Amino acid sequence: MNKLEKQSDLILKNNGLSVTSSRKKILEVFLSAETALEHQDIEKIVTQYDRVTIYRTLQTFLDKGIIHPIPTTDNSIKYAVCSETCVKTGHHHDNHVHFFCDKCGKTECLDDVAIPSVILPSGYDMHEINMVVNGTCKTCRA
Amino acid sequence: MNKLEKQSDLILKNNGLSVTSSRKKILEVFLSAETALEHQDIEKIVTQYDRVTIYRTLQTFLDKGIIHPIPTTDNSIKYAVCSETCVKTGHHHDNHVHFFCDKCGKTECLDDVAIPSVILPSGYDMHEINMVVNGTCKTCRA
DNA sequence: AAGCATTTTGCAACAAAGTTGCATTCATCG
DNA sequence: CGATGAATGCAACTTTGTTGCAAAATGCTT
Repeated sequence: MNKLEKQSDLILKNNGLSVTSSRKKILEVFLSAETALEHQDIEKIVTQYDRVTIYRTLQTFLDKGIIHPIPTTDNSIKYAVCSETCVKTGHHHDNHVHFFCDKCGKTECLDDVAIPSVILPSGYDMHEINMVVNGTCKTCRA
Repeated sequence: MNKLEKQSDLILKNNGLSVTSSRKKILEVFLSAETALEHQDIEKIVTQYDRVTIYRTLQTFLDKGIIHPIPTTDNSIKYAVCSETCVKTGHHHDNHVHFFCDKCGKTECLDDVAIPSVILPSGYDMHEINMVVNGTCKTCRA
């Protein structure tokens, strides 16, 4: 087992999931991806597994907090692996800005850009906060 | 024509759209809605028109900047009418925070809560910014 | 107000995305 | 290694979104 496989293996075990080849493979895809992925992307990369398996695996990863969803305006949900702390604590706390590139269509986590706090009108109770910036990414502008 | 109908009529004309009964009705639904709506919601309210017409109408409204999309993590896109200035200038500039209630599932525009600015890493070019807060809304908490 | 050109609508057919039940296969643990 | 419970693949189905085309409605001109 190489480093990536070991990491994938460990994450699954730490989350009380049985280690199956589909879960390992899909998780490895996420771990080595530089951008957020949607169901369709996974399906194209991991052709050896059934569509249904991919749906169920994504749902499992979501439930365990291994991946987090990134909101989009294009009838899809993109997912990215949660940060180390996020996976460890089990409590999802995704405090960074996401960037969607209008040119290449890729979404990435800007881990270094923290979401600024906002003050809600009284009566509103905040649980989670998401910030997505659209624009042109580093690669496409270069 | 009541006030709502007049307003709807005016918005369509100002945007160079022919005034058809479906467009008027759908726009009135948006104008009188307190929350953001997705395709499905419209379809349930406006049962007299074809599914396809609703898809096309939403697309037309989007193109003209009459409504704006709000990103979600549930494989849907919610829409809300743009603010006065937004419709007037034709240039979409949606600078407020959106709130999604985990209890009732409704999304609303917090027009009074401005999106704070963020500084992106160098190389990134920002065009648009979206902020969605999840939690419990005023009504559900009361 | 009537006719005409153009746009919009509804229908039908289709494509894509997501869900569910069930039998088979696989991972884990003793 | 064998038993047990979980995960997978398949099939069938539902929902969601798209496209082409004929019919209908809109707005313009007269």
